[in-house]
Amino acid sequence: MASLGELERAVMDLLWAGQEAATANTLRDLLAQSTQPQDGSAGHVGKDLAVTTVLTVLSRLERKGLVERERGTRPHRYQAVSSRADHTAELMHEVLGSAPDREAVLARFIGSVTDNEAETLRKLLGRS
Amino acid sequence: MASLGELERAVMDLLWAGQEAATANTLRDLLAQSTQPQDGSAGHVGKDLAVTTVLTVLSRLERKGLVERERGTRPHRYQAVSSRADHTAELMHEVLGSAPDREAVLARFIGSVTDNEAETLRKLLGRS
DNA sequence: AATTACTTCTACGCCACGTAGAAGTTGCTC
DNA sequence: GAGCAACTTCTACGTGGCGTAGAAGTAATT
Repeated sequence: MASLGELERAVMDLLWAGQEAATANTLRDLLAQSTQPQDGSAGHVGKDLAVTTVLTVLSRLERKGLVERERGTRPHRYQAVSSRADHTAELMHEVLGSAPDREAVLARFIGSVTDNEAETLRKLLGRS
Repeated sequence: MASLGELERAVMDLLWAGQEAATANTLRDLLAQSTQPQDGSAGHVGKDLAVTTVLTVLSRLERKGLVERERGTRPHRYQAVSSRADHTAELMHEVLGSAPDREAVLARFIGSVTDNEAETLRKLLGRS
C-alpha cells in the first residue's frame, strides 16, 4: 500500500501543489504543460493524455485512499486526502514500522541526516 | 528501486536474521519451516518451494543490489549486502528525499513517533 | 429530444514477482 | 575419464499493478 506509479505520482504532485480541488480536465491540462516548462523550441515533453486516462488514475488513487472526490458537482472535483508532508511522514513510518529493530534503524537514519536537519529535529524534539 | 515482493522480503528476512552467508538450499529449508513455527497439528504454513524458485528470487535480489553471492564456492553462498537496519534507514531517506518540504515531513514524522522513540532520538542527536 | 459533457466499464500492453521445469555446467566417484 | 549427482542458468507462465484509452452509459443544457 505504498508505491505509486509515475503518472500517479505526477497527479498527486499536482494535487498537492494546488490547494484547491481540481477536475480531471484541469489536471489533464496541467499534465500537458508541466514536467518541462522551459523549452528551447522543440516539442514540449508534458504528457498529452486522454481525459479518461487521468480519470482512471484518479479512481485508482481514490481506491488507494490518497484522493477524495466530490461526487455532487458535475465535473467531479478531486483533492488529496492528506498533505504531501503527512503522506510522506506516514510512508516513513510504514517503512520504519516493518522493522523489528526500530532503534537501530533510527540510529542509522539519524547518522546520515544533514546537519541542518539534525538541528531541525533537535528543535522539534525539544530537550528532554 | 524500493519495494520488495512477499517472497523477496521473506528471503531478505532470513538473510538478515542469520549472520552467515547461506545457500539456496538452506534458505529453501528455512522457508519451508519458518513463517509459523508454532503449529497445533494441522499442516505447516511455511512455503514449500522449489530450489529454483529461491534461486530466481536470489538472482533478482542480487540484481537489485540487496544480495551478494560468493561465486567461488560450489553451492554459491548468499548474503545481504547491508544490514536490515541500514537498508531500512536508506529506504527512509529515499522516501524523505523525494519530498521538497523535508522539514515539514520531519515535523510530521516526529509528531507521530512514540515517546520511547522520541527519547531515543534525543539521545542519538545529542546536544547541538 | 438531441446534443454535449462527463463518468464508468472494459481492455490491452508492459513489467515485476511468484513459481518452477528444462537445459546446461561442474565436480565427485568408480 | 565416463557417468552420475548437485548445482546454476534459461526460459516461461500466471497474476496483478500501472499507463493508456476507446466504448458505453448517464446526466445536464438547450
